[in-house]
Amino acid sequence: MAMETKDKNVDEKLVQEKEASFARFIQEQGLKTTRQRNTIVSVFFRMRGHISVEELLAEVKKVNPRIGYATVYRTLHLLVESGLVEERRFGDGLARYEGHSDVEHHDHMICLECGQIMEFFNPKLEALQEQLAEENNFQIYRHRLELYGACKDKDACAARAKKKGAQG
Amino acid sequence: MAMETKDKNVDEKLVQEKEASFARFIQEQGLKTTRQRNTIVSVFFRMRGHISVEELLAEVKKVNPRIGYATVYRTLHLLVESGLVEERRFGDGLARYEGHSDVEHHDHMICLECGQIMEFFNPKLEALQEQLAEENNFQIYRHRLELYGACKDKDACAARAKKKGAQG
DNA sequence: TTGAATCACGAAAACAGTTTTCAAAATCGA
DNA sequence: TCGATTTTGAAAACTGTTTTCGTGATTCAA
Repeated sequence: MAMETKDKNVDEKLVQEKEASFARFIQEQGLKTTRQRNTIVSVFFRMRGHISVEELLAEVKKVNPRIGYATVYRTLHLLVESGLVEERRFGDGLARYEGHSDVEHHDHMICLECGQIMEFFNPKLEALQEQLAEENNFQIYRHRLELYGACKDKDACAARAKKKGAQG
Repeated sequence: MAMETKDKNVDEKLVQEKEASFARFIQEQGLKTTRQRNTIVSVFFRMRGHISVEELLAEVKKVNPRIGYATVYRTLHLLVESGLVEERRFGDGLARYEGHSDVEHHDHMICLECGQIMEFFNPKLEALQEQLAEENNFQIYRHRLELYGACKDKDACAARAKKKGAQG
């Protein structure tokens, strides 16, 4: 069970590995290394959580204000193709991107009050899904499970909601 | 486990109950009964499966060609508000609408080859989710589980894929 | 290094799905 | 039936994303 914690810093060594891995991907594909791609990738991997294009662009612009939407979108697609990043959609109309966590696969609980997204993983759940697929003569490539609801810790939740409202 | 079967006819009695239920909803909300809404709702409840706006509009136009997108969208929102219909998104960018099945809640298996959508429900799965939420101090309002993969019956799957391709 | 071929960039336009606008038409209670 | 209010349909607007196109960067062979 991997919870997102706001005070956890990114693992610098891991980030650098990912950057190297992406650089390798770019080479393998016969694409070119550019300052913009490096900036975007570097910024992305140092952010935590489930990042929208707008959030990423805002951070990227702090480093290089001339980088625009198009390049961010294009680079995110490359990141997804490289397998280092996954695209998710939680039904609010925007794509969110997530660098692979330490955990290979995980599901999500989304609080509708404060917007917090918690990650979780449970082997029993996975096994049960496999079993159900089997019964239906179906082979699972991937799945997604999202629990929408609310934090039971109302104080912490309200505080997050307030903070979020103030920012955005 | 409720499989969608293409030859199953809609239950006329059930459809009429739903139409009546929607009419009641419209009244309660102080809205007006219109020919267009009746047409759209009537057509919708007589279709099966997971219906896109475009599919619905095409059917609606056979009855009344003057009805346009806007009214279909608006009526679908009303149907969702009334609780008679659920909106779903499977990640291909379009909303799909589903009249409540006999089963209160169900999950989906989506074949990426032929596009078939199978519905399923499993109480153990539901219970396990509740348990995990509990452990995380989280209260579930609703959830969604989608298994993406492929039919193991390759012949039937290929036939469906071909048919789908031919239609457009 | 230099040059040529290729690729990537950024701004803006295009695009797809959905929502809103607005003037005309329909509904419904008095 | 009248009149206030809602709904309609066509078109415009909107949102998130993708593509276009002219310019600029990167790569690699010479």
